[in-house]
Amino acid sequence: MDKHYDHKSIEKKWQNVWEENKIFEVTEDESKPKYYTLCMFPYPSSQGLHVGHPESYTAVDIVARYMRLKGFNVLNPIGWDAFGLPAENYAIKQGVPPWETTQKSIDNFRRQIKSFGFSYDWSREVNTSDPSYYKWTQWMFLQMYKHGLAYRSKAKVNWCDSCQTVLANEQVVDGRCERCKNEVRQKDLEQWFFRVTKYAEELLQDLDKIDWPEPIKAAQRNWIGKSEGAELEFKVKDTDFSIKVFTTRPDTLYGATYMVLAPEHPLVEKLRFQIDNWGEVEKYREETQKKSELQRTDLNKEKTGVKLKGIKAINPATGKEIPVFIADYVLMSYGTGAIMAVPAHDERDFEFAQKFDLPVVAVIIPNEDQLAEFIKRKVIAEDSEKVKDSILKGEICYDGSGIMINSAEFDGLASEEAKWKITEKVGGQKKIQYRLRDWLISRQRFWGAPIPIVYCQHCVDDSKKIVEKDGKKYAVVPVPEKDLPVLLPRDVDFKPTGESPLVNSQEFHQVKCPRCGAEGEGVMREVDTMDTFVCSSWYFLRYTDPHNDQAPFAQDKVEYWLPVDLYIGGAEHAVLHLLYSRFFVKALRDMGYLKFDEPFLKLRNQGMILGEDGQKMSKSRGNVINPDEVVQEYGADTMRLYEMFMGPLEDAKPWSTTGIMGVRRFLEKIWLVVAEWLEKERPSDTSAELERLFHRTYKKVTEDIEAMKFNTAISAMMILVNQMAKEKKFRQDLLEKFLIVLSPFAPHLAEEVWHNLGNDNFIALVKWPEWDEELIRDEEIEIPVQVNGKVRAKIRVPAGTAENEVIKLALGADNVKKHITDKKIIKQIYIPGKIVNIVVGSE
RNA sequence: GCCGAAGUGGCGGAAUUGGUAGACGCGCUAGAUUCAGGAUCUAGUGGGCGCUAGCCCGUGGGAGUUCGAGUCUCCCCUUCGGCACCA
Repeated sequence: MDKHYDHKSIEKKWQNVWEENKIFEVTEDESKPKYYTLCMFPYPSSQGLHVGHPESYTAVDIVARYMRLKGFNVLNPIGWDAFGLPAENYAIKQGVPPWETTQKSIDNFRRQIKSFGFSYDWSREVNTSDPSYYKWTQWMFLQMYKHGLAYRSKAKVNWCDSCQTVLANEQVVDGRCERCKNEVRQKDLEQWFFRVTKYAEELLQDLDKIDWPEPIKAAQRNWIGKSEGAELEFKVKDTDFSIKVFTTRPDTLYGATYMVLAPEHPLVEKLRFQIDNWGEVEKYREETQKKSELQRTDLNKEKTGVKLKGIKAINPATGKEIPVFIADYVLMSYGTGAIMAVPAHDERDFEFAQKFDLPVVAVIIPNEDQLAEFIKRKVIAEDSEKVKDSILKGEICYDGSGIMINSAEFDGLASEEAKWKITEKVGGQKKIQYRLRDWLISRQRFWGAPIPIVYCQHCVDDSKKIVEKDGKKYAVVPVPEKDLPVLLPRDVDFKPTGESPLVNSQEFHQVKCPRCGAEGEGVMREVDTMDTFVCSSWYFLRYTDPHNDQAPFAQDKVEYWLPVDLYIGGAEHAVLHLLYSRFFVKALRDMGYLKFDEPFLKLRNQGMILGEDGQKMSKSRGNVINPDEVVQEYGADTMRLYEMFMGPLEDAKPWSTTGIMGVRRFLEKIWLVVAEWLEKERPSDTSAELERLFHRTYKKVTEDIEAMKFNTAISAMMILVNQMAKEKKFRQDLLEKFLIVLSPFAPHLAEEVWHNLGNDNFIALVKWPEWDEELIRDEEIEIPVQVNGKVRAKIRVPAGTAENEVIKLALGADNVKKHITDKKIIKQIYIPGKIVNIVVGSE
């Protein structure tokens, strides 16, 4: 064996051998336990792989290789999330169609990913932009449609002027487009939605069943936004109308001194002729319409609104007439689009009441503890009696719970208790409200899966689902499953115009109505494509049966492999892909296609790898590390090892070029130690100390892989190799077992050395080593001795020495004697094998 | 404002059923080797005082529980992430 570690020849060689021998290809095997490892499949961008990609892939690969060696039947697939805007925009810029640029990007990504030696089953590669895949994405849409989970509806939707398409709520961050950061406008459009809200409660509850990072679970809980309260009805005086409100504080009903409707509330229109100041009202509504969501929800903005003159509502508890306003701090999209305003106990209402000089009636007064907590929380300087007095007078707003006052028969009750009693009295309903909205899946863009729907004017009379387009009525006719896929046409100008580019395709519009057979005038296809998150919501199912052209997957295959046992990817998908996939699984389960509730049992996020300057890597900063260059210069094994050694998988951590050298040196050291070892006669013995270290390392690496603490596993191997380099004498069986535990981390080097030792099987397919607990135990242990909690000496004793003996030795240690002379020993503590502590007091 | 995560040497980070704080790696210092640079090897490396046995301080800050706290409890500060005029 050459003493020079030449990663280039070794890595290429084994990648080819593994591939030729198909050693990572798997089939369902009932005799073995299965394990499904998965990384979030990459979006093949024109920029090529980022160093963050191999971080999660390496972590997944280590676990996949480990589980395989442990005797599991491991499914470890890879594919391409290939539809979507970046590819389309890039294609437009280059003047080349997206199917060509995407293919190029995929080829480049595949080459790069293969250079790392991941143990993927490449025969299962999927590509979401391939008709053999999106045929089944369309099939998924049809099932959703059939089961009432896909529907078309006119709604206020998020529109991005720069991307020229609508966006899902999940793709709007702080009022801006998640992708291009452009401010999002609200537009009234008729669009396709998936009914995610049907699963709101289950999506929330089942978070308790899965092993996911707490921040992701918290983000999903926030996103679903459950709140419990009551729905109450207020009559509008002298009309047949009433105003429904949702409130979490029905206990404050007696303090509701006015009401507010969202400016776009439909009731405003209906009351038009009773409203005395219609002109003013209309003006305010128009102004609101013009505002963006961002402007409207600006918390620092002063409250505005207009009173509906001539309109009075009746507080159902007090029977009193109260005024009604419209104001843009009430949103049509949450609850009922109307609120009862309780200025004494709600900050927003209080602020509004101050401005419009409305009465503030306190109906809840805090007890002493609640008052103290309130003063602390709000950092009020006044003394508590004064604060209480101010609350009573309605001079300040108290938003906590307390004792009921000014509330007729409920006076004296705890407010928590009064909530439901008051609700009951006025005939209200307990109600649970979610913040989650349905998923808008239509996109006015080209590079996506066409929505398999045809609109037909001729079928209008006997169809229940009717839509209007340009003043004409059309029946909604789903494309029959046998006619899938609806192919993405190629005769298009794919530049975005605000309308789907598919509108202009001749080939796309040559369609017969699947229902009545009519064609030509009055029959047209849906021209929007689906959000790419639809494609990625079920790809983990397709991996189990990627070439099936009769179904998206065979049920027995999905039943064998699913759910995914370990899933690793970025945290940016907290409420996007990860929520949508959970919805898909639940929906498909209810349709009878799946028998499990959650797609991903265990999820881990990889932290971001930052540039050497500690900043996010970006071209403009010039701190981008190119994975190709790293693999070239240091090798795939070094890169894999380094990314795992940098720190905990989930932490953000900066790249370090000198840091990677340290890991490279470690691999060179292994190489050199073995090469020198091979030159001599193979030793038949090992020092007891070194043998113990070998076994300890097997154990430590095993436990650390199980806990996904790869950085400490590597550090344990470094300690062993340092000792091996020192002693140079060790038995072959110990060395071989070390190579096996190293192999998930540095598979090429391990495989090469394994063969150099004379083995002709694959180290990737052998058996994971056991360790000997007896051997691991120390014969002699070092015990620190503390005096009053400070370490003063260390003693060495044989393992298992009796307590009195240990204490005797401890008291006899020189430096201990110094600290206990002339002192009274109060207590002697011995934690077996750990520590001695002598507690002394002055005479 | 609500929810969540995290604060440890010059740097990345180890160590939590409470038990030697700083493993491993980087960097740095000194020495060896070398024409030189790089690479490699050996020793040292939390701060301070003696600089040799030893002592004091030290895990964001402050209290507390304990023989003993990075780890547990309470309060506060900072950073990052999610939600947010959500009724």
